[in-house]
Amino acid sequence: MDIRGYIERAVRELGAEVPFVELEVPRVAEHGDLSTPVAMVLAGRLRRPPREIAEEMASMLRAESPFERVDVAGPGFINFTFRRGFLYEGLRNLLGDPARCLRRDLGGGQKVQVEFVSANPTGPLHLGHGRGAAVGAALSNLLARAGYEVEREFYINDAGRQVRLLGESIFARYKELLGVACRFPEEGYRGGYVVEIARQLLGEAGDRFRDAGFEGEAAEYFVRFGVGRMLGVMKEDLGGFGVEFDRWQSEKALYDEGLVRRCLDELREKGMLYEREGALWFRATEFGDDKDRVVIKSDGSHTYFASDIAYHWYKIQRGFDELIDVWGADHHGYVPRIKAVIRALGHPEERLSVLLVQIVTLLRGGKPVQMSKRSGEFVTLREVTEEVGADTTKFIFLTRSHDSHLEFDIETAKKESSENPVYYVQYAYARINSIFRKARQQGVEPGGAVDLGCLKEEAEAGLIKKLLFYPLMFEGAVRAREPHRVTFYLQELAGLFHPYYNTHRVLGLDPSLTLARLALCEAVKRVLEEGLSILGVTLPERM
RNA sequence: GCGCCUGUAGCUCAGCAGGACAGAGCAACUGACUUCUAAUCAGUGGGUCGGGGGUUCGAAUCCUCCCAGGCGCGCCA
Repeated sequence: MDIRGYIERAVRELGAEVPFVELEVPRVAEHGDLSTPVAMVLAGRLRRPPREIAEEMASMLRAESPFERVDVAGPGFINFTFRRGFLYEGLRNLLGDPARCLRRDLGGGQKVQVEFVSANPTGPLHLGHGRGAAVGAALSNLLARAGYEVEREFYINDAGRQVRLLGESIFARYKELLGVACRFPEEGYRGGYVVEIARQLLGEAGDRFRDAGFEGEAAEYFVRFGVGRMLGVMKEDLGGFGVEFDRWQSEKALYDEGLVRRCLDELREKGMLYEREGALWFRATEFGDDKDRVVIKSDGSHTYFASDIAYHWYKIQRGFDELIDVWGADHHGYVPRIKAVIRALGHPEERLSVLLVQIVTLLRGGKPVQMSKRSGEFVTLREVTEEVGADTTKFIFLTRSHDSHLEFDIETAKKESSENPVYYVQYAYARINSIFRKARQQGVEPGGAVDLGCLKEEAEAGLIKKLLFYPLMFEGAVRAREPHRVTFYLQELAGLFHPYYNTHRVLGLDPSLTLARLALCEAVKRVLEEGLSILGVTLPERM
């Protein structure tokens, strides 16, 4: 359906132009199936009364085939009511080629990289990482269905102080296991997993580091071993959560392969670095940041920012048209400086967008769960996945806008499991499958020459319209980079299907009616599949 | 002190590029399982959209001030 096209044509015939024809599904049935306020937008531009414009457009649009009625109402809304035949045609198209009907090429093959999670490999993933994972993965899926070529990347902070501290913590535990006295590093990681890694290391390396200090080869070994293990754990946890990446970029590799050096050289040549007080600074203030930033400290070591500059430089070199960084909102202060980098490198800052995912407050039975990474007391993503389930957890994350603070109560998420929204949607899918199983048992073969005209019920028209409006939601979600809109749509669709299921039978009716209803069920199933797969939520054949 | 995010029903949250009478789920209360799965359905009640100004034909949405909560403001990562 291209209702928007008809309206745009009418706008052009008025000799006007509008950046975007807004379409909305009216809340009230009397306002038709679809509505546009475009005449009111045009009123200002054309200096004419909105209702007059609306009337003129309506009379043009009435000639178009999809519409049963085109009415002007209120201050200048144009309300459309579809012909049944238009709905049937749309349903038929949807069944004929679901992917073509449900996906839209909005990206035109542009290359987009979505970087998300990127947690320090110094401890297990916590629930906040899970939110980033759910959002990043869903956004990637969404864009991939919108004609973007998407790469999902995890950036590994395996250089610098934090991983060194991890190695040192493992080192201390290793010595303890060998019964050798060793001071535990002041800011070391005290979680039990560190002891576990030390035990594994002992199994592999034996006691050959018994008398070593934490330096040179020993330090390197402990760090590499620890990072390797932590990465393994994180990959496992993400796998258990149902999130996969296309690529893992090591920060250390950026140094080892000389990318940091080359990038800094380039900035230096452009005059964007300067020395002061023994350190090397980036002129961030010239690109909108409020302070200049150190890239090489006076002790000669690089800041985290140095490799981050190189990382983004490298991303752009790899040919991405757009970069999306999904960050925890606690890093928001970092946005201006990384945007400054993009501009300093000679690119429009829109090339990078940073999606800030707000903090998750973890509750158990209404009480906040204290978390501290240092002490090692925190609830991990793995624990929540096991206790609550990946589908429920993802669905909760994706039922909120990414920038809204989120309270996640483990008890509630579990307790409500039987009435959890995710099951509501999945159950609709399972019920449809059940119908098809039953149909096969009865020897009813779906498909073939179906007379969709048998679908005369209001509930059926409502369902078909909802299906045909999927692209409207989809385009909005892509444009706004908001996967949670998909979640809400799916709940609404399931909310139409369940009552329909309860009041209308599918099987055992007049054969042509049964076939038509099976076709409708098939279409609902396809859309549920499409939507849930964007969210990364599984599709149960039965429940 | 400065900056960013948030404030909508008892609770958790939507509200799509400013549009028509503000929505959903949960919780509460009434009802519906010999019929394709009751993880469902039908119904009832529930709101000064934090507050004040402003822009507009029209504001939960944009601007501004104030209040409340969260998060940031390192030669840490």
